[in-house]
Amino acid sequence: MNISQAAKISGLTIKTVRYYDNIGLVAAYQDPQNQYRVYSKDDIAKLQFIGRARRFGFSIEECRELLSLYQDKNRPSREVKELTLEKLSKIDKKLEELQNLRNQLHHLSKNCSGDDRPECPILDALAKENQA
Amino acid sequence: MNISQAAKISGLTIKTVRYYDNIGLVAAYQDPQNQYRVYSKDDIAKLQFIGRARRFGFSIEECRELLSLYQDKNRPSREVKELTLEKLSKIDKKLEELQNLRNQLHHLSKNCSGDDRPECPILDALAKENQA
DNA sequence: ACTAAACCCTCCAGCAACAGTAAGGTAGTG
DNA sequence: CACTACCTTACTGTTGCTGGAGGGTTTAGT
Repeated sequence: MNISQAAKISGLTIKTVRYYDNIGLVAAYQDPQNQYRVYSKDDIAKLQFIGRARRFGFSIEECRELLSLYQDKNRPSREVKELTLEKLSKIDKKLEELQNLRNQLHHLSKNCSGDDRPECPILDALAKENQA
Repeated sequence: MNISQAAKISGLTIKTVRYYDNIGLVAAYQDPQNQYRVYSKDDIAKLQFIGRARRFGFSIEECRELLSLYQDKNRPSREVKELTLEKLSKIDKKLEELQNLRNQLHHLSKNCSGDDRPECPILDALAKENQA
């Protein structure tokens, strides 16, 4: 299978697939005739796997780790769960931050008239401390 | 005031302050004697302003815009509010995404025994479609 | 057989927003 | 005069790609 089909099926872009080959995440076979990348069904499965993991917020290096666990049929599920829980706690932290941010910005925008007048509590808050 | 004091007061790192100078966000005066950057009180205020705006999730370019509005005493508050609302909706979108992600990952991790056995619903979900 | 479109390839540059490091100049103190 | 603690520029690295230039290959159509 050539790269465009591999990309289409896996839901990634050609650039991304090529990139994954370059960094050794999913190494493609090279046709010695024309240097074209050739992808097997197994490769496609890996690409799809990575696509999903990326959508779950795993980094490339985490994907590499997950992939090796995925391919090791005797791995303990503990390792995968640990990685997932770690990721989960990071997401929770990010969620909290964003929620705070949202509330503050929301509060500011509510108090801003948003008309032609120059008075603006948003800028005032940015200009002075302890006023968000 | 030299750069280390400016950094300390504004709560930024020296590197960051120097970077803001380089990209013309907060241009420092250069002492012709020794090429050291010199910061005025006004510059410090700008740095603090930017620090807060960054913490609110505004990008550098948005900060540049906010800064120019901040310095224009006749600007209409409408522009600032628009920028803020735009940022707010982006945050909301990000929040929703993250929330979904969190729920799915949480669900997966709950169903994973996390012990020495190789069975792992997390990897299974990554391996197959429509199973998150 | 020829041509044009539609593939494929390898570099190289660039995005955000800095952090790290090297190699060096400068200021103040003992 | 040495030592420390500053400061400088300049280059590289980070993350995960994306875009483009410049070129080879394959395929479809005439």
